[in-house]
Amino acid sequence: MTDPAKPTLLVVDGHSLAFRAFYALPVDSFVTRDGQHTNAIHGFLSMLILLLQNEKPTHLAVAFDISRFSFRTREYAEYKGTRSETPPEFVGQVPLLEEALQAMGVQTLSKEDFEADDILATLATRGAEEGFDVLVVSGDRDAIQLVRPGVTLLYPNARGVSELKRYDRDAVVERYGIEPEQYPDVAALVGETSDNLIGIDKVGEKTAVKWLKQFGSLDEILAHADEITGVVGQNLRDQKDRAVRNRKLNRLVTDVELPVGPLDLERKPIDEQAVRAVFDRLQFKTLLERVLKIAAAERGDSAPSAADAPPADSIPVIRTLVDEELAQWIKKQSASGTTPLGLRVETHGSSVTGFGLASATETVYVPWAEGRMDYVALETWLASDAPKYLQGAKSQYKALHGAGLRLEGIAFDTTLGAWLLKPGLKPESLETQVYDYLGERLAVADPSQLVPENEGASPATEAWYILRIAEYLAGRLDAGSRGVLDDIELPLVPVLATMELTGITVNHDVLSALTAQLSETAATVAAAAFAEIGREINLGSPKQLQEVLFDQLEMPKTRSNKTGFSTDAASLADLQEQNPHPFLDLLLQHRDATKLMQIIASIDKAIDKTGRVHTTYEQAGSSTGRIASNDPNLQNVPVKTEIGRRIRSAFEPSPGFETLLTADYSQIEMRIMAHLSGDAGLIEAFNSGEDLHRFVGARIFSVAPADVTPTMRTKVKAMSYGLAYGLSAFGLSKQLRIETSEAKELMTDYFARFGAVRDYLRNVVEQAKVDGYTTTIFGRRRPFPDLNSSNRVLRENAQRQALNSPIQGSAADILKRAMLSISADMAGMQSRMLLQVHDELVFEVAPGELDDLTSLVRARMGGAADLDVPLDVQIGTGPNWDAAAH
DNA sequence: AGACGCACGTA
DNA sequence: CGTACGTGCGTCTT
Repeated sequence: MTDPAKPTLLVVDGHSLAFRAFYALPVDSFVTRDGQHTNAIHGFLSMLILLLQNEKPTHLAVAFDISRFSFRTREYAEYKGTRSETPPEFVGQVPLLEEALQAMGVQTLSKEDFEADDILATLATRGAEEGFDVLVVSGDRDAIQLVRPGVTLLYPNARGVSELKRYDRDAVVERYGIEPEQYPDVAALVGETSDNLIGIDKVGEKTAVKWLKQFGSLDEILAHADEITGVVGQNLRDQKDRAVRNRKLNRLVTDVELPVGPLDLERKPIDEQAVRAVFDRLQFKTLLERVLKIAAAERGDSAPSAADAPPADSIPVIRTLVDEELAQWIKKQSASGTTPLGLRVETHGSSVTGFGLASATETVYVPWAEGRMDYVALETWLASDAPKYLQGAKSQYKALHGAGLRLEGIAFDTTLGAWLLKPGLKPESLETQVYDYLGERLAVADPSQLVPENEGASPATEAWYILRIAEYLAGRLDAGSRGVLDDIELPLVPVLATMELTGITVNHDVLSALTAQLSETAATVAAAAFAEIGREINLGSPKQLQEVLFDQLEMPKTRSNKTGFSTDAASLADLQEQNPHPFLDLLLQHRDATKLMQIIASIDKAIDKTGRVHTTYEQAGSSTGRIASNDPNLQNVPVKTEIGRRIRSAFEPSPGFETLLTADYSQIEMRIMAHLSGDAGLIEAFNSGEDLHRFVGARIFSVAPADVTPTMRTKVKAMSYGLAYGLSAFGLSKQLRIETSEAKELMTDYFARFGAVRDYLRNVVEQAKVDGYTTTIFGRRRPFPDLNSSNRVLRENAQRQALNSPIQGSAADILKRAMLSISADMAGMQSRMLLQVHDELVFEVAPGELDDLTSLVRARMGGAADLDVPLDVQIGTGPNWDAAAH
């Protein structure tokens, strides 16, 4: 660390760090209500605040580039020429960032014709001369050359700006094997893609370092170029101009004329008024708190305001409790009423080794060993309704289950809470949540080390943080989202956990037989395909397929994608029409067979010793509220083709169970659309008992329901389903392979009869534009920052997502509600709920329970929502999943 | 090894 | 130029 006796000068490359932050943080998640992107500002400030806290610089400056042009581009026009246009979402953030820095009392610097790194180089050099401990923060590798006694480089790692690696001289030597001042020589030889500086061909870091060690410097290497043998030696001699040019360009200027020197950069006090104003405009709540905390500390008034949570350094001292002491502690907590405790289960492998418990003021660690029975108090508390706050409650529930412990009283889950606040984010680790929501660091053990040199945080500390994150999140959830959390998501945790633990029986022999048959088909078809084109290629390689189709067979070009032209099934079907060739059909057959084999393999390898497959449900994985399934994904088991359905026939009731039962909602999304739009025609369609598409078709084509032809029905069906996805006339015409004009006409006719549907869909988007989010029937929100984007693609994507979200999300809510009431009703039964597939549930039925289960499932699914149209539930039973379909 | 794009399975 | 997912492969890049 830095010498406390010396002043510390911190100089930061504003542009490169802000740019890194821009790409490290999701651009969609940081947008103000009026559409201003703030992710780069947020990431940069967050990093800077950490630096202020950790490094306590006495002097500070942030340097910016004025433009992408400098003396270097004048010397070499292609310098940084490979850089693509700066994204517009980034450009607007820089002035705001400078404003925020100003409010924080941070000096910003820039200089015409020079890059920010040159300013850094100048200040670092002078600072070191004047007796400062200098810290240089830059995302540009060229800054390595600045490292020397008194100058340390902080360089962001690949993960963005959240972690800075410290390079002093020893660290540079360790990482690169050379002295810091030799680094530019290495870079000159190797080249720097990001600056569009091409190096010597075939010379990488290894070779460059080897030469430098041998000859000492680039000049000496070039002087002795004749002594270097082989292709690289020749390349060096041929291309030495490149190295010379690169070296000239990557030398940082250390004597830029600046209006200030290091001594002028003394930290100024934070202007709290101004900081509040700027951060308010940027809608940075957490960052504001963190800055104000620093401001308070620097003023020397350490008393936290009453509303503040305890600061990071006041994590209560961890006590390890067992036996009587533990029982007393739990008793004391329970006596204080319904105050929730943070809970963290510690596991090693699959076994439970301890517990962390925390209240706002106390942290407790409880060691646990398998089979110990002296923890009655803890066991009782876990299984009681006493409120517990967890992170990732489902996996904790399962871990406890494995140790023979029951968990009840899940009153908050920070994973679910964070997801309901921002459903677009993937679940975060606890460490990330601590950092993102509290701005603090949680120690994490290095998983790559068998004996970690840095210890992870204690489960007790983790439990305390969980409590604080939960409070943070709870304070930000609106009433609707809180209702979804309390009434749907939290109660669903044990239901899903139990389904995962139960698993579904899969018949390995059925799968093996299928694989054998498919692999034979694949081989035969491949051989025939090779015969057609006169050579053997990898049929799974889109690249090789493109060569065959468009070069060798000279077929017309299909729609293009990033790697050339598409070879997907739709494109191949088009080709078959325009340019029939036996190869095309054989290729499709091969794709079919191999795809099915893959799916079978993923299921088969997941079968456990008891013959069951246990998927894992991702409860916080989708933006709309749906549940996802993985490892293996049991929500995409084939059903549409005959051979695909044979995979479903491998899913059977477990021994001791009578049959499988499937129950699904028919046309639930259309029904929700009818309800939400209040369209009289559509509501009548569902109440009439007539086939939906026939009813709608009759209205649109002005014929009797009996006279709706299959073609008409197909068109109407595609139109109806497309509605909820924001389908365009163009898309509809492509799907139905009809003229755009006909598709347009179909849409016009449709809306002439069902106008309220169109009005509703329009209104959803309009309202979302105003509110910034959409809401499901039950109050689940999804934010849409891009609805007002100036980027058309972004905006139109957001519009379609916005009109779909209440529909898909409400359907998800309804099935989840049904699962909860079904699960509650099944408490006394032996039958088990096994799978959820978005609008379908699969059960295995214990002997004698079929009638009861059927009627209860029908009643609970049918009654899961009170809509203006009935919820139709289809139920089927059979000896396997395929046979149980209807 | 890890990231990315393509292609394709489901609702 | 149709929403929401997960997986496996090929390919290019650490």
